[in-house]
Amino acid sequence: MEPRFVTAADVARRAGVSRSAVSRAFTPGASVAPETRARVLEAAEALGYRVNRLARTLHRDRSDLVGIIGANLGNPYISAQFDALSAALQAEGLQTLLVNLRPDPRPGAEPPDLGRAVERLLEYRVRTVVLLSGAAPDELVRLCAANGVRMVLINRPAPAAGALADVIDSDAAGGGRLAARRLIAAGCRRLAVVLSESRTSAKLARADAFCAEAASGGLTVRRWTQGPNSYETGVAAARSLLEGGAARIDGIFGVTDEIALGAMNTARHELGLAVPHRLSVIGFDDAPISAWSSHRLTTVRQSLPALTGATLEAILCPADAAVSHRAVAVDLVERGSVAPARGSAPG
Amino acid sequence: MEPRFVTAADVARRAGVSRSAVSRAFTPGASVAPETRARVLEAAEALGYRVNRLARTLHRDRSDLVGIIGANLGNPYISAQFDALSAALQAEGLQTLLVNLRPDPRPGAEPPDLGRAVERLLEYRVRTVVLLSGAAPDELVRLCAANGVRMVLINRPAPAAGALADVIDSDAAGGGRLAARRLIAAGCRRLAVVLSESRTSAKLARADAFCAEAASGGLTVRRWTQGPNSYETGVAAARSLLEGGAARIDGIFGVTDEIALGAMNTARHELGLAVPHRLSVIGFDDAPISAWSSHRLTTVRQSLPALTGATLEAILCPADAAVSHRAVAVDLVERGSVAPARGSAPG
DNA sequence: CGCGGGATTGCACAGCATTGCAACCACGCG
DNA sequence: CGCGTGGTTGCAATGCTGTGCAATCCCGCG
Repeated sequence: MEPRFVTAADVARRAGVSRSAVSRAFTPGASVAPETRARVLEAAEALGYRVNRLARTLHRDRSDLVGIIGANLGNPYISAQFDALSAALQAEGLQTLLVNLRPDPRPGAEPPDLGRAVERLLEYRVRTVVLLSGAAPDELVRLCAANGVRMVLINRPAPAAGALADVIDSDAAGGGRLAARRLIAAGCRRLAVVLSESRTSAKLARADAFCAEAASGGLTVRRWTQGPNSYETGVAAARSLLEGGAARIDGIFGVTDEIALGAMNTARHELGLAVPHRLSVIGFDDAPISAWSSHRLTTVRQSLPALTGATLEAILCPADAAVSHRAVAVDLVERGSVAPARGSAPG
Repeated sequence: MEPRFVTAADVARRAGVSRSAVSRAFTPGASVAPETRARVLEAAEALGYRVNRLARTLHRDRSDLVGIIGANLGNPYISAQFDALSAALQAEGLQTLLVNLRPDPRPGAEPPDLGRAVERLLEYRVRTVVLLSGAAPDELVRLCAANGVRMVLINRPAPAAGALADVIDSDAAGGGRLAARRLIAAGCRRLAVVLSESRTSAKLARADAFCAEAASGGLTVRRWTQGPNSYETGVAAARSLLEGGAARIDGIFGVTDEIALGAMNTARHELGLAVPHRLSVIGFDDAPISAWSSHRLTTVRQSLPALTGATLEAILCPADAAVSHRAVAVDLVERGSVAPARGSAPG
């Protein structure tokens, strides 16, 4: 009546062998007579048996599960990153267990709790925790380490307990500098940087480096910090920075393509400012949609294949290997949202 | 030396009770003295114990795992849908196990195999399989049913073994008709519909209904079918349909916002055609980016909350409940990519 | 024909938690 | 004071698979 999963014992009974034989038939390299294995596989096929990975994990010291903690899965870059990463994991025979840290939009709802998310993943005995969003407090890093679970931080600030987590970073400071230099070369004199209130991430470093580089060029930067990490933040920033035109901002750096696109679109379509002639905009990420002909956003690229490759390396390395810090280079991809450089070519 | 997960036995030893007591302390409603429970919880806290869900699942007839099979996770609508769904599952105490069916871009790589994906999820004893991409062949539906796993099909054609899977459908035919009527009302006479080669999905139904409605209005539709389900397909379609202008196509229906955006952007920015004056474009989905001021795409909306809600209902319903077919209504959201309706208001 | 050795196989236990059952405790009532 | 009762708790079995160890089988060689 009620269908149940077929177990190894069922197969053993049907094939007329012991349960161990069934187990061995499914374990590559185990000692089984070819004829026995064939009989077992045939019985398994007939019954529709497949190994219960959950039970198997009880034995092995590491599971096949990789926990990924993310928010902003709708963000165009993050979703591409998540897509690439989960596909790569799968090709390696690992499985993606997702924890979504997306805030509950209902009023009065509790904010998502990273600690609980990690706990949850530990309950499933994941072999690795990958953090795509949020900052990793020391205690959580330690918690994972204490359970023998590697933690991989992507574009997250390295925790004080640094020796306990793998870190993968694209060059935030370099990217911020690249953006500043490019805007200055375009002749922009009144710069602004737009970021969200999430104070915990690499995005701060991007903004800081941008400001520092501008300062070394004799310019001060208007810093606009507000709201969540989203398109709407860029929209709001553009309205507030550009409306009325009093400040005459002529160059904006969005610490994320999504933010930069919000700002650029609002300037262009809502406020009627010509981009790049009146206003130059530059982003960070190089999300797929930034290349669309509706945007043509000049941006600092973090190469997705490079980022994914580095992440995969960190995940696959043996459990006892020392943690590592992998840096991913960034470069500027020129499209149409920044005015042409004047005068001498940048060094 | 090597950190291991703490087990219930460790906690029992420390708290001076039996392993059963530990288990009961973590089971709501079990019979334990408050004082014993407190002692157990304290020991667990000190040791960093947490229940091993994998082992727990051996007992229960259903696990907490929901398998989601998807491709195109970079698609702006799918990613939003996946984001919403995984967040909703989590709020219900369920966990998302992802299988990514994204095709391996390397030449000579095997195409992703849905059958293997389902097998994989069964190995993890998921309680439900949700299909966001691909079509469900009868045998797979039957396979899941035989293992007592519910299958939920989202915008997938109902399999012949229909009584064995939950189906959630937004009204593809209605949406296709809406699109056709709107373009006709705008005065478009030379219509085209753009879709990908994936022949298996609700997208065919959208296109078919569009063509049928146009035919009943006395118009024939140029049908452009090629490539995968992506932005680039829309780009290629626009080039091929519009370049030279011989065909003078003046209305395009993209079966997906992503496709419609590719077509619209290419027409507007690459071919220099005014949208909506020279060409009207209409999409299907209402992805978040379609509302951006850089696009303002008129589109057939499948309400994401409605779709997510229906999916969640299907997933949460008791295991022995009959399968159901849930329809999600669609409506037209007017933005700026279709010329104003002429003459009489549509009935 | 007897024996050594390699290949195969089954037994039993490990791994982790849940749960039916029975033993146990204390307490209250007759 | 004895017994019934309700609440606790431990034992042992269950759920499913992996694996060390020993038993077994068969073959070949002396």
